[in-house]
Amino acid sequence: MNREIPKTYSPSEIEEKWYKYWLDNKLFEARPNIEKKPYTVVIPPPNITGILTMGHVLNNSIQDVFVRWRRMKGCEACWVPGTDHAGIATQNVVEKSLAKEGKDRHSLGREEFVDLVWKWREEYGGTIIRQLKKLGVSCDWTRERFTMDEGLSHAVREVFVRLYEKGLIYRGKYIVNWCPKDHTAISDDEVEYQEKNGKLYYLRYPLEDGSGHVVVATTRPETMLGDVAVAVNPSDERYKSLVGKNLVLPLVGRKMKVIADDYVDKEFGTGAVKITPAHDPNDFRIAERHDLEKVIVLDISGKVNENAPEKYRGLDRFKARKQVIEDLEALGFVEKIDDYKLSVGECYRCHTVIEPYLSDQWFVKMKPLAEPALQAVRNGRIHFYPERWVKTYEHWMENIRDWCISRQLWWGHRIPVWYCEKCNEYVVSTTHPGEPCRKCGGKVYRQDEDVLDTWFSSWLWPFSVFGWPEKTGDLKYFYPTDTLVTAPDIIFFWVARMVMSGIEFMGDVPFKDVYFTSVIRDMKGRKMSKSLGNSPDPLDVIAEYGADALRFTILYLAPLGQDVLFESSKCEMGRNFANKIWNAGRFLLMNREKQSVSAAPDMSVFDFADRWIVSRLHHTIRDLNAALDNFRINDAAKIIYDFFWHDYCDWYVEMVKERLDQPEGAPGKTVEMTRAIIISNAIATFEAALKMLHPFMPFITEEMYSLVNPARTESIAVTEFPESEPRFIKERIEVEMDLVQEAITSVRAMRKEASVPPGQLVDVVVKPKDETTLEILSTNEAYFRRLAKVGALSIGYDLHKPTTSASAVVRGTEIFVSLEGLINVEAERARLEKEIARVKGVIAGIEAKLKNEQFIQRAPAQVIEKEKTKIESMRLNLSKLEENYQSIK
RNA sequence: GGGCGAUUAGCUCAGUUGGUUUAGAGCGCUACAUUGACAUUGUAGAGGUCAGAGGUUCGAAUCCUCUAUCGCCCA
Repeated sequence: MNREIPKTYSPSEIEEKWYKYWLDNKLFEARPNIEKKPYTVVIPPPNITGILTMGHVLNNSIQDVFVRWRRMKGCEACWVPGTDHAGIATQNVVEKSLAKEGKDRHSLGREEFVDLVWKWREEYGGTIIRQLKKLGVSCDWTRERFTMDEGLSHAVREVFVRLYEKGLIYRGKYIVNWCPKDHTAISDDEVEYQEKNGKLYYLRYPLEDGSGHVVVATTRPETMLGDVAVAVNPSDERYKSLVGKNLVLPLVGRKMKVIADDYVDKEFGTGAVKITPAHDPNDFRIAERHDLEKVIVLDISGKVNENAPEKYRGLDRFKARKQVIEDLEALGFVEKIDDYKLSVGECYRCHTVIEPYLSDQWFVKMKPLAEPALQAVRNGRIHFYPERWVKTYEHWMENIRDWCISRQLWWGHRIPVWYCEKCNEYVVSTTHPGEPCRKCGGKVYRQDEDVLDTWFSSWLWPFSVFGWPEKTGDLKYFYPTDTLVTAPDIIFFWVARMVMSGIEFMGDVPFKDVYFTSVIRDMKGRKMSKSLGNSPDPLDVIAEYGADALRFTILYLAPLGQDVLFESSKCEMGRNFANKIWNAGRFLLMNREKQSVSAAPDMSVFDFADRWIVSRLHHTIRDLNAALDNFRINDAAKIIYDFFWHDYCDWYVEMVKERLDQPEGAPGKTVEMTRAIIISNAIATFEAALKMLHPFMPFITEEMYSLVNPARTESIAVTEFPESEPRFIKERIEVEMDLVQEAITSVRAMRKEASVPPGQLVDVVVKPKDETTLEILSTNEAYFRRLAKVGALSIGYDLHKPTTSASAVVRGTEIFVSLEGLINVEAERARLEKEIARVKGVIAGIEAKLKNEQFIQRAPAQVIEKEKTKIESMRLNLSKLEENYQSIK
């Protein structure tokens, strides 16, 4: 059967087969188990409207590495998946499809619309989850949650009520960031600022008494329709005499006062500021201080409303801007218009320009929640990787502003506040108030029309997924979670708020370590985005290269804290690696098949190569664990890649080939038995390497593991992760192997330099530096001959350089390649000259150091000793090189 | 305006606390090799004054300062 193993690895059927197997066998399901340590991860819930992006691929591959690694290390690993209801985004999607039928949500009514959204969610909301499974992630799908599930909704209501009762939630009329397209308020953090070229308009506001005018500067002249005052700085000499005087607002005719307020910047514009309290947050604050009227002149769509003169009503704010300027100019009220760079706030969802807008909203008082959350990171209960994000976190926490949590949407958690129809008194309660109004005894209530910010449910995710506010066993066992893996752009939206809610409601931090992922960009360094069309579809990439290849490549490319430039062709790296593993396995299986007997691994027939590869293996396990412990995922990927490809395939497998060709068995064993053991030993290391690699490339490792273990009873996913045993790590053997490898490489290089045909054997003479070298090279003679394609090999102190030969010095040992009839004298001379120059350079460098008295005095003795040893061996090399150079002629 | 990060081979990036011979990898490039795991391969090789300037140090890609370019966050 093994002969049927194809030469190239084809991932698609294999991936499907094993994912099904894992789920059927419930390998990823976690339940509280006091025998084991829990390891918990909650997925950053993707939006139900979303499709899988490269960002998700990176993020979830990283989580899967941690989760699979911990599972194999004996933890009860629990990875909770789920999705987020994404208020604005989802409502937008459904409204758009309604619009195609010529309908809108208002014609349907709230209840019907919300039903429709639920239906939409049933049908399309699981897309990203299905896509995620293609990646091979080991989530416990029985625990899949949705932020609008009944349980999670209950948590949301509970939190609202608790915060309200604690005085941390309040309602009020404030300026919020209003999106005229989505018809909702959004939080400060949801506004994105863009630098834009705009204009600064200087407008003349005449004094009522006809004695002149005041010039104000503004970037949004249409808001003048809602002006109620002009403010100047009280210390501004230019305007002192005007304070208290009346102005007449052009176009509108409203009389308004010149007021004095410290907020006004004397340097900006003319030093006089028009005040529009209903449409600017700073003006609002000034209006509060001076008890000014607040005139709202725009409607929820950003069109001028009935509070403005008739002429402008119904005009969109930007059309109104044009019209207002045109009219003011005609009347001579425009002093000048300058070009001006300004930063414009846009809605992070739809990129509509945000309108500061006065409206009734609910807010969370953040300061009291921020304090302990700040401490948790400062005192190390939570670690950030990379650590520098701590600064960003601190800055935000220290300057925290209250959180506007109400949204004028229909899709979301309805605010748990009930108003008495009769007297408008309100009750905050998780359920409909059963009792009559405490103020008027009225019995009819209506619930607040608004819903809560989506993040108001996401911030509870680490405990709401485990059943909070119920005191469940899951919650007790799995909370706090261990590692959060997320993109840095939601550090405020999500990470910071989870820390606050965790401490507030659970009395403990929600996670211990936060891994901030890289940002995936295209090869030009641009962020991947739908509109640029520069984001490869991960499903296409998986179809072309395989999920393992994609996972491995992205993990290999994404260093902690650095952006990653990606294009799908980079996945060739991962694909080639998968193919390499496939073929290494293929080699082992084919050779096992060839043997007439079977045998278990047996250390008694270990030779130098076995001891070396086992040492390298345990070395690698140690390094890999250390890298993962330190959240250095791409280091970990490199470590396993180098071991597998270079140590195992390039050297060890080649040595195994030589041993399988040996005509004699080990002492007391038949040749057949010896060969079977050699293969078994090679397979044992291969298996350990597969286990190490499994968290990165789950599919191919499972497949290979099953092929080398036909009688297997368990998945590699639940085998024990290899332990690094110090007794197997032998530095001495590794150094000795380095010498063998260098000797082989030097012969290969000399052959190449002399253009010896690859298949032709050459005779080699070795003059070892010392007894150890002699022994090492003798022990490994067979390997040396095979891997360097050597015919006659002589090793000894008293040997002479063959008359026509190339030479090299490896750590003081001279190696001569006999090139009778082959040598290119000029090439050999040039090669040696180059090497001599290099070694001379090194010697000169060290000499300079050793001559430097400061160095001798101040450098540690160790370092000096090292340099002395180094120069000694370099001088030895040099003398031999020169001698050989002289003898070329 | 404030903060953070980046700048190392043609390209994309490693380089942990300053001292493994004169800086590594992948891709690309050059040459050679296809009956025995693998051309999604092997072997060998070319290629870098570590953005620039100054400083600290016996010693700097690594620490400090400034400059330049690019990116991100906040105001």
